[in-house]
Amino acid sequence: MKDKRVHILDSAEALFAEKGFDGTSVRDIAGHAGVNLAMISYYFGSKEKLLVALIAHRSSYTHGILEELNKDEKLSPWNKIERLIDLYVDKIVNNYKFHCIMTMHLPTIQSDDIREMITDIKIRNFEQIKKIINEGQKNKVFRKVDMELTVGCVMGTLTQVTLSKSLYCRLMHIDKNDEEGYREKMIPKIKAHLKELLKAHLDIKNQN
Amino acid sequence: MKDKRVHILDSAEALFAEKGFDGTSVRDIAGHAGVNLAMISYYFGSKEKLLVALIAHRSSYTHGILEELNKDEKLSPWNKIERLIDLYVDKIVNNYKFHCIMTMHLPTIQSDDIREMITDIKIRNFEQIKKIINEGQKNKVFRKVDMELTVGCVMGTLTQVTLSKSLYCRLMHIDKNDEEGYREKMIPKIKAHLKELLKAHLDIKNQN
DNA sequence: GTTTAAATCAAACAACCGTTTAACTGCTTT
DNA sequence: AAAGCAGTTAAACGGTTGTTTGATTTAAAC
Repeated sequence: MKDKRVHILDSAEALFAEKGFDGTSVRDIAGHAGVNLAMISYYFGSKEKLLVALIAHRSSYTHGILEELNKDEKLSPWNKIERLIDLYVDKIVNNYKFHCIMTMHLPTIQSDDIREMITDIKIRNFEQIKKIINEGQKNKVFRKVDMELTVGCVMGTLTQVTLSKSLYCRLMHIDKNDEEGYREKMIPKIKAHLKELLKAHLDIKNQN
Repeated sequence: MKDKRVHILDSAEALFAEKGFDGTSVRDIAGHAGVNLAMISYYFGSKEKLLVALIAHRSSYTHGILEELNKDEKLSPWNKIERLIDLYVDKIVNNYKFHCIMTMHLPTIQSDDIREMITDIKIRNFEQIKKIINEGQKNKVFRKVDMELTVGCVMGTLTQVTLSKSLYCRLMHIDKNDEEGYREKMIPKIKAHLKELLKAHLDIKNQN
């Protein structure tokens, strides 16, 4: 069975997101995935390499989406911002467990390799968004803003909702255990909010 | 010596922020604080109770600041927003290690007591900010916005910068090991950005 | 100077950690 | 039928974990 690897990765993702990397034992993962303890070393080599495999596995999905968006010459900067938010919110809310791991572990993780890997992924995404805003500024439709913090604000809002899922479910009266309902209600809310926010923030007409 | 307790708390804070709760051993903390291993159990009872003591210790500082701000009747909603951002950014950037622990551990921590404690603190802060925005809306100077996500955006931006300190230092060309320089450059940047952002986002004249 | 209690310490505790071992399965290839 | 091999297993490995013990020091109270 080839999908036993995937099964282990899914279990690891759920447990890392819930209890953290150090808070999750290999025995936890094996038990959750219903495989023998030794299989994890057998398939992945070590717990740390399992995390690397998980990051590679999940990152490969979205790789290239942003690049495509940026190459589309027909879209105006405003359209690109809208598309960008749609893509990003979908991606992160649908994979919030993975996003949780990624943001929790950049400061925590000891391995230089993994930290660099995560940083590289974040910077790559960052550069793509920067391009869109730069284009809008060149076309005189976006005003001058603090680039790093504008991106940080979008990312941060998503991270905030993701990392404190149960808190935001409580605040917004969503059942946190109803995955389907969470996505249905949360995704359009966040999309609408971020679009409004950036529309007001970036519009050259709102120059202070 | 009474301040040996404080010394342990400081060491625990630094190590928890850097390596996470589960990634830090009691021996690490004892070594860093220069005290005997057994002193931690002696003073705090257990590692988990040490974390609770740390949260209580640091939370007591800022408790009440928001309440005072809200009671000040002379300030307009816009002034309150500005004051709020000043207070918040100072508080969080100056205590970024603690903020790091607080955000990292809400999803991770297993103990129901601690999770409830953190959630309560967050919700209390949340309610205070909500009050300010509500007042501005009643006075017809703020437009209607998604309350939860507007607050989440402010918190999230700060969390983003805090949790990915080294990434944002790299992006903004700040030496991440120079604490003084980090604060001097980062604090005004974040304050200015958040004020601009909220000004555009909340202003009733920018109704879409 | 004796008493009493708090503070400190090295050592030991059992439990758990990530990883490895070596035996054993089922299945394909010769 | 024998050989080979990936998949699977229970058991064991050495090391680390959080916590406790019991002896020893310190310092204040009488």
